Amino acid sequence: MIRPVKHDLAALLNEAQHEAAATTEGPLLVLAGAGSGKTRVLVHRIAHIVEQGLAYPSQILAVTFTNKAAGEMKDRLGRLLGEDLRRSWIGTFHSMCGRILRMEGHRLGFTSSFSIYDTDDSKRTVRRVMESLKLDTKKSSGLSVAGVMHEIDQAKNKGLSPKDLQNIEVPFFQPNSVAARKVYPRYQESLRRANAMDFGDLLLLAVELLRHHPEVLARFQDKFRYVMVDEFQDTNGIQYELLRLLVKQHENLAVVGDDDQSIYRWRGAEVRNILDFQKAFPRAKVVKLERNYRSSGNILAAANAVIKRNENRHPKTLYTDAEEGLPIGVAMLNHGDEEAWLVAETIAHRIRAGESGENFAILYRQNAQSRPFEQAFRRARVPYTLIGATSFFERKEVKDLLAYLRVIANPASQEDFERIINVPPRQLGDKTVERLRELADQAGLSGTQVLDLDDARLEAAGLKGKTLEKLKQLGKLFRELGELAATESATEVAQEIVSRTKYLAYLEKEDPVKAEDRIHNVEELVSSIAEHESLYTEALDPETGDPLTLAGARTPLQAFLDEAALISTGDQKTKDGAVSLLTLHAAKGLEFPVVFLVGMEEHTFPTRRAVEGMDADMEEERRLCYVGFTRPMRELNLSCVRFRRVYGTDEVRRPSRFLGDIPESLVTNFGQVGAQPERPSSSFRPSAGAVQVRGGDFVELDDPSPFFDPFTDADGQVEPGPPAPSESSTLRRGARVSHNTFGLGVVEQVEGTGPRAHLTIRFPTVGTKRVVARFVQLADER
DNA sequence: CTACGCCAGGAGATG
DNA sequence: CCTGGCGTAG
Repeated sequence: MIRPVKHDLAALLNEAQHEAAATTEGPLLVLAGAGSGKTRVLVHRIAHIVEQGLAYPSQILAVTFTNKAAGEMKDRLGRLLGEDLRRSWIGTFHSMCGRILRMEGHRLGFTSSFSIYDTDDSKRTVRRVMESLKLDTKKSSGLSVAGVMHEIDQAKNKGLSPKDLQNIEVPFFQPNSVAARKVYPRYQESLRRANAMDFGDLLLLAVELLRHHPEVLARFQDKFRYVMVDEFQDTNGIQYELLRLLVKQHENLAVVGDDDQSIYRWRGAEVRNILDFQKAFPRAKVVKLERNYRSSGNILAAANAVIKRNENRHPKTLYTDAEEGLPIGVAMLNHGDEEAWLVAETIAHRIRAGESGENFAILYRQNAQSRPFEQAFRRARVPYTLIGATSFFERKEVKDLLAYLRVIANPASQEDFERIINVPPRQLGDKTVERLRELADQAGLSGTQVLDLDDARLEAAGLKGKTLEKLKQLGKLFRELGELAATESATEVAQEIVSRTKYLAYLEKEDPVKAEDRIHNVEELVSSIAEHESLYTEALDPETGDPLTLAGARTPLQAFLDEAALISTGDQKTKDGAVSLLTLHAAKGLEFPVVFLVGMEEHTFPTRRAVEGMDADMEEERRLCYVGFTRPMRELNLSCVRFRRVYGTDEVRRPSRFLGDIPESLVTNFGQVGAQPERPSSSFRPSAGAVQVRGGDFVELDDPSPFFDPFTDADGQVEPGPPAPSESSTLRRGARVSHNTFGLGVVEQVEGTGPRAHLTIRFPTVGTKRVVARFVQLADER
């Protein structure tokens, strides 16, 4: 095999990085501060191992936090080594476990086409179990489906089986914990019968497999000569257990992480895994990477100032040789809408001045905080992408179609069957579903499989007449689609589903306003299946015909479904030229030239639950703040408001304690709304300091800005755009109107009156939209 | 069986 | 403010 000349580790890495990359044997703990080049170390370490002839790429297991990170690592390594790494074991915990279970899950009674249930599917299964146990899922019993699901999930994160949970003391005053003990075993039975696993099972069952099948364990132990883990601070109990099993013999385990960036305790991550690593592996070598290559000096100083107030941490201080750079920008506004407006206008201005939108990121504590920013960006005509939130694969129309595909791939899946039995509507209601479910329970089958039973058994279960006929039709549909899937491509199957069910017509009928978007999404799904399929076929091993891709899937459809199930917010691409909007959690591992960290208020960030000492932990909030502060390269801007709308009503807010931790000398005002003086010409960093940080507290503005009026510009001028229509009565069906974003259109429907009325308008360019009247004006009036 | 409207509860982050 | 579950009318 031809390989490029070996690369010179020492020349490419700093001293500490080099040490980490060159230490190949035995346990290794790399404490890597934010921006200290840990990905670089991992890539070069693997390349080094391969080049030294210590192992083939296929003998190295590298676990990353997201699929995207895995993909990047494969790309960089592939270039370095000149090899195709699609078959390598670089991936997330979940994809790795999925792959092992696709290969060996038959030993646990699953077929290789088991389904992966998402949170929705899992919750529905829990709901049904709770109903069958006569547990009250509503009312104020303190019991909830989500709560019980969470308890089960946490048990799985700790590696506890249903039996283990029985033997554990559970607080009697926690109804969800008590219920979980009863629900967990039944829930597992349901999943097993559906040939399905939830996210937690992927890990739990992989461990069970390795524990109970020594020959399988030995094979993987032997195969993976070197194991490394990124973001180790966020691993949970079961993940750690899996690693320990795999490396038991050679102990070639290298973990990279930063205890200061541990932000997933709430989903079972154990910081102790990294804090006690040296206890578990006494001969572990420890390397600290403390030199930061990402951020300017001032930003780093602020980040250090915030994190050093935490007690439970490995003491360390990041340093940089970079310049001090810009001071930290701080702004205090009256209202959340005003904050959004200021940020949007600032960015709009800077884009006009030549900066690229993708240099900017808006970071917030909760997804719900994105709304005002979305509106403000639309108004300011700034392109943006929402990262996280409802992803493509969580949309109703996409999930419907996926459910059809999953039923075909795995007819045992009850949840997928119940999702689509009446979508599009085929006069099969709750009663029918219930009867089918009973029958399925008796026969130990799923709903789909029950459809193939002879008529007598169906009729005995009370399914007769027209209903029976419909069911037979549905059974026939599934059968035929299944046959099609055996010979034709996944793309054709998907297209056949859409046409046989008249799905597009159903979307049109169900919600004409949303139909256009939804149809577009369906088309996008089909074409993404097609794209995936061609990649998959391309990636077949030319000699054996074995799949080179994800999860050891045997068919392109399976490979696609796996990828769809295991996609994460971190995998979403940032759009060219668009500002990114994302939560602090989603921002982990990313960097941006300019960051706006918004909502810096007590009860927003830190979250109310931490301030009031409920189930959240202030040290973790602080680490989250540290993660946010260490994202920007050049510029960090913080903002807070006096009033924030929560559930539709305005609440008073005070500045976040984290603002007070920043040394005053590092801070400047980055903008205000009340006396917005000049639409700034070059740089939007007016120094007219109305906001100051003093001794950890805030000085109020001398001249508080007027309460934000969305139609008044900074200097009091009325926006040229959209004054509310003077007479709502003139806004009626057929009226020609103009909308800020969508242009000219014709009103098709009016709901309500006044500026807050909702109008359904058909625009020639973008189709039919439902908008609020105040963003619209009569076209003839101008 | 379906469509629709009311009301309660929610929003903490995720694979 | 939004969403989703539930009850009722047709």
